Amino acid sequence: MTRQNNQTAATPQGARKSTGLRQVAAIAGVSTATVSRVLNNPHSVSEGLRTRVMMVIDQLGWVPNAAARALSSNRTGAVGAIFPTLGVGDFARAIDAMQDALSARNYLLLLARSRYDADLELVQARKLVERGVDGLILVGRTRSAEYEQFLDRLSIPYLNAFVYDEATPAPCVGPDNARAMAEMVDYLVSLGHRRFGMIAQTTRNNDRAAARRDGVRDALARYGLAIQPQAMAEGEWSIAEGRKLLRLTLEATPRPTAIICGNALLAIGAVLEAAAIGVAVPEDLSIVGYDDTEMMSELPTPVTTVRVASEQVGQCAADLIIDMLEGKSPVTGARIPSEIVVRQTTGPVPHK
Amino acid sequence: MTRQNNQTAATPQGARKSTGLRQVAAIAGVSTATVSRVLNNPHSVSEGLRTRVMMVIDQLGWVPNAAARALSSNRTGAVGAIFPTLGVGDFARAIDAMQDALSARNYLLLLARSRYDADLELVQARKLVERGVDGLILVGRTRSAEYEQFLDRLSIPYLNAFVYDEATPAPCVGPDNARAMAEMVDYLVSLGHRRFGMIAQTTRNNDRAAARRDGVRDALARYGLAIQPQAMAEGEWSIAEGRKLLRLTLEATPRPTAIICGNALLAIGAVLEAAAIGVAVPEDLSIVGYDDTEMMSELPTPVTTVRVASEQVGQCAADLIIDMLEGKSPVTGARIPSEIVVRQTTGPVPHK
DNA sequence: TTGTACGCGTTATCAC
DNA sequence: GTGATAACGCGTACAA
Repeated sequence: MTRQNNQTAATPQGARKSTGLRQVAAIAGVSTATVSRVLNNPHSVSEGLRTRVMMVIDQLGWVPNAAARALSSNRTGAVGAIFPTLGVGDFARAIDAMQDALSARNYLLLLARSRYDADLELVQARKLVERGVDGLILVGRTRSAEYEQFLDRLSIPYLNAFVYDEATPAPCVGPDNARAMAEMVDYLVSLGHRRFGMIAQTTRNNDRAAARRDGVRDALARYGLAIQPQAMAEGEWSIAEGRKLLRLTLEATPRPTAIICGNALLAIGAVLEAAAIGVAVPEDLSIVGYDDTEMMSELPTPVTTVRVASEQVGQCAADLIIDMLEGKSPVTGARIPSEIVVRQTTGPVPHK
Repeated sequence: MTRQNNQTAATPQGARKSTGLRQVAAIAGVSTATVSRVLNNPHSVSEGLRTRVMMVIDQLGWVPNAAARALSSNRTGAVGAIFPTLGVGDFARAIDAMQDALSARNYLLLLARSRYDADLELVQARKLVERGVDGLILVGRTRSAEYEQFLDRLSIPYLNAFVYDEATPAPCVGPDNARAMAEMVDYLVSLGHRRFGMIAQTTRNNDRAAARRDGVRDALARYGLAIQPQAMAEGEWSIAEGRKLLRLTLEATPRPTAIICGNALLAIGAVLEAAAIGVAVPEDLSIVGYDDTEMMSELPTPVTTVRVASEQVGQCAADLIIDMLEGKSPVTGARIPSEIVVRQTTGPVPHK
């Protein structure tokens, strides 16, 4: 950058330089310390000076320099978050809520995306830390040893969102994925279903998906039931995938009478495909999803699904991380409630 | 923060402090300047020193402090972007692409959201600038005088995404919304349609929506056609809204034979509602949308729509802003192509 | 090619 | 309550 080596160089105005708190102080006739206090701890400054300084500040349109502030205070006022993907229903809603909550408490959100790739996630975490985020919001709770170690050595707090478990080193904020699915199983069993199929989201690098799958398995086991291998499919999150996997699971013999889907897009695909191939829902087949996006209630046959208050996940995560940052009382995680929304894709098991 | 006023204080190791480039330099037996150069301009350092320094760096696991770097170099390596909303199809895809492109060139994306609120957008812009972003990616090109003035005084570059116009102060990267809609009108007219309805996205604080609406109007005018007031509806971006507004436009007499929707969700709602109320598509009514999300092709009746390469918008915007930052050749905007994807919601005008 | 030394714009400590 | 002033950790003219 351009340097100003001659301190006594005569600037047109005779003054010294343009930018900064220093100039505000000069014009207001106070010290730089006072200007700083007016911004960061207004009550420690007498009202007279405070208003005087404030006037100069917005007369000059001065904006404090975040980098200098960060360097000096060793805090950036930024929180990092790493999501597998940004554009998917529940995450998108959570991100919105997170941003609002952070913004309300004067923090900035730095958003990164891992694409469900464990290595990339570590890279992103490093980048965020390098940028000086004060805290980190992560999704899920299982990670590689290297990643775990990185987090351990970190001097900043972090939390796990979208999962809930009390026994993790860092607090969790999210629904109990397994329990939500177990409740869904209870409901379906109460309708008389005994033969189940599942279209799960790929469980690789995704402990929420794994928890949902295991939740289904364990709940079924409690009834002495199990999903036969051919009726168990895994796929990505797309409608097309849901269609394909529905056909697959329906090939199992005997055919399942209920299909449980691991996310909204898979469920939408399954429901659309059932209609397309002439399988009557819910008369011949019940289908349920996970996550309640607008589409779930607007499809020709509205879909029974698990509703998680994602906005609440986002907001709680934001508030919690700030509490940790600001050293609030013993911070503990939060289990975000989920509920089953019964619509028209579920019904009693077919007779024959 | 904790200060270290006694420079000669004997640390256990006899050395001075923990953090930093300084320590790397000491251990590697070089000057701080050399360490800095190894990072920022490797070729100006002899290979021997370079490797030696590199070894020390990753042996210590040292990570340069972004704030200090920013303060000293007056650049942060961060680009800000303000989107109306993050979770909607085309924006979500563009954001993903933007992040990848920026990341590839070692920049970070700071994302903000304006909720289609002009005041909030200015607030967010200020925040981003305060954070020291090197450049700004904005959506659309029309803004308040105050906002305009703010941008003028800014010493960092910015661009307008998702619109295209050659005559703006800052470059544009996006589709020609009006032209895309005009092409759609041409297509529908060629099918024989003469009575049109439109379900537009609210045009308040949204010049893309306005351009699409005007594009339709102007194109129709060239055929001597116009949309009657009762067949012209405006709404938010939701499926429910699309359903409601379809019913509204169909009440116009004589009833339109083709409905043009301003975005994907509105189109999905319109198509679903038509099916729900027993209006045959495309036999009795043609419906088209804008933006090609997965749902558009997966609905029971796949929807004819305008496809814009949003990923390309994101990527070009990212590359362009970096070019501006790094002072590349006379930077100019880019018109991103759009195309009409004909599916099954459009057909010849009904006879009667 | 390499080293020295200063300054980037704040915050925070200390004395008043 | 207010003012001096020393860091914060790095980049970079300039000298060597």
